[in-house]
Amino acid sequence: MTDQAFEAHDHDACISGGVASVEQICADRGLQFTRTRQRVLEILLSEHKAMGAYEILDILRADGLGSQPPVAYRALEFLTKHGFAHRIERLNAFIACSHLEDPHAPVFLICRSCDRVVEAESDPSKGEIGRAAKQAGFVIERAVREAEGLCPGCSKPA
Amino acid sequence: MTDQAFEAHDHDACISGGVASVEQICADRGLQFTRTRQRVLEILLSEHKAMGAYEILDILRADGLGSQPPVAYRALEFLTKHGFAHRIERLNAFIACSHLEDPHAPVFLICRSCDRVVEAESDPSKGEIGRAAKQAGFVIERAVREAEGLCPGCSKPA
DNA sequence: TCTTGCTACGATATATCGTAACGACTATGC
DNA sequence: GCATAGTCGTTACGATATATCGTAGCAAGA
Ligand SMILES: [Zn+2]
Ligand SMILES: [Zn+2]
Ligand SMILES: [Zn+2]
Ligand SMILES: [Zn+2]
Repeated sequence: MTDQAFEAHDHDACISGGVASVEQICADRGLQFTRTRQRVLEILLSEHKAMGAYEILDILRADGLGSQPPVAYRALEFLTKHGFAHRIERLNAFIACSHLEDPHAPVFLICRSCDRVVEAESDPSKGEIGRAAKQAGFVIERAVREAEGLCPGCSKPA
Repeated sequence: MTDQAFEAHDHDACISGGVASVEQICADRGLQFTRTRQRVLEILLSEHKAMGAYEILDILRADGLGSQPPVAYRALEFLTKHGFAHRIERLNAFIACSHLEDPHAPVFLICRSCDRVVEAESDPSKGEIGRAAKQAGFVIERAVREAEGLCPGCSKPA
């Protein structure tokens, strides 16, 4: 059930599966999965790391898909708006979603050593944020939950 | 036990008490609570809202305490490093700490309507982030927990 | 056909947020 | 006093994000 980005896995399947799933979802919902949007998703899927908008833009530029900031930001807005990618506030950067199945409230684990990011999932209304909100009479619309630290591989001494 | 920023309270006491407490802590620890650092803390305490570095800088400039970005960022670094203020990642902005007593892991409730921010407190190793981390073998060093939504006042229809 | 509404795209400019680097001054401990 | 570390002021720059204006394509309906 938990995401495997910290462990060895068939990453080509992450990429091809991710693109195919989003393509299918867009078709179902009548969303336009344009060339630029698809390319940005591929870029985000290329590693389990968060990427900055300008880093993405550099690749788009090399691909001849646009060279100005709005090109990247529009594609990222589309992807995040529809849940195909997430923004990592701590890093001012973006990552492909790894729980495409259904609406979800992600929790991110960010390794400060190898920069890999894992997306876990859990209901924010439970847990400590939900408790604090309830006590204050606060209505949560969006929750940012990002932990920074060391992944299993990077915390091993050797 | 919970912070009162969403409710009516004696806010002058927040300011004077906050400054006095930090002054005392700095004296105890041999930290230099300089004029600029004190002024930035006062600015952060002036409202229960997060403030951007440049917004703070504008005030410092008007006070004749410096006019260039590093002036504000250095004071903010000092305040956040020693736990007298916190950075709100979601807003790229800063807020005064309201739990000066001891080391703590804050949770922030951010009202998108009135911009007020409340700092609550709870152990991140418990709750859903801790659970996700444990399952992945991830060692948490720092956790960002920020909820965005509506405060009690702003969610009331009238 | 013509118009209207909508979505996406291109391009320029600007706003906002954050640091590197350097030299001068100042508090502190010896 | 002197050495040292900490602080400060400034210049310049880098990184991130949005505003604004204009255009192209497509589909629905008059
Ligand atoms: Zn993978
Ligand atoms: Zn790692
Ligand atoms: Zn107050
Ligand atoms: Zn409010």
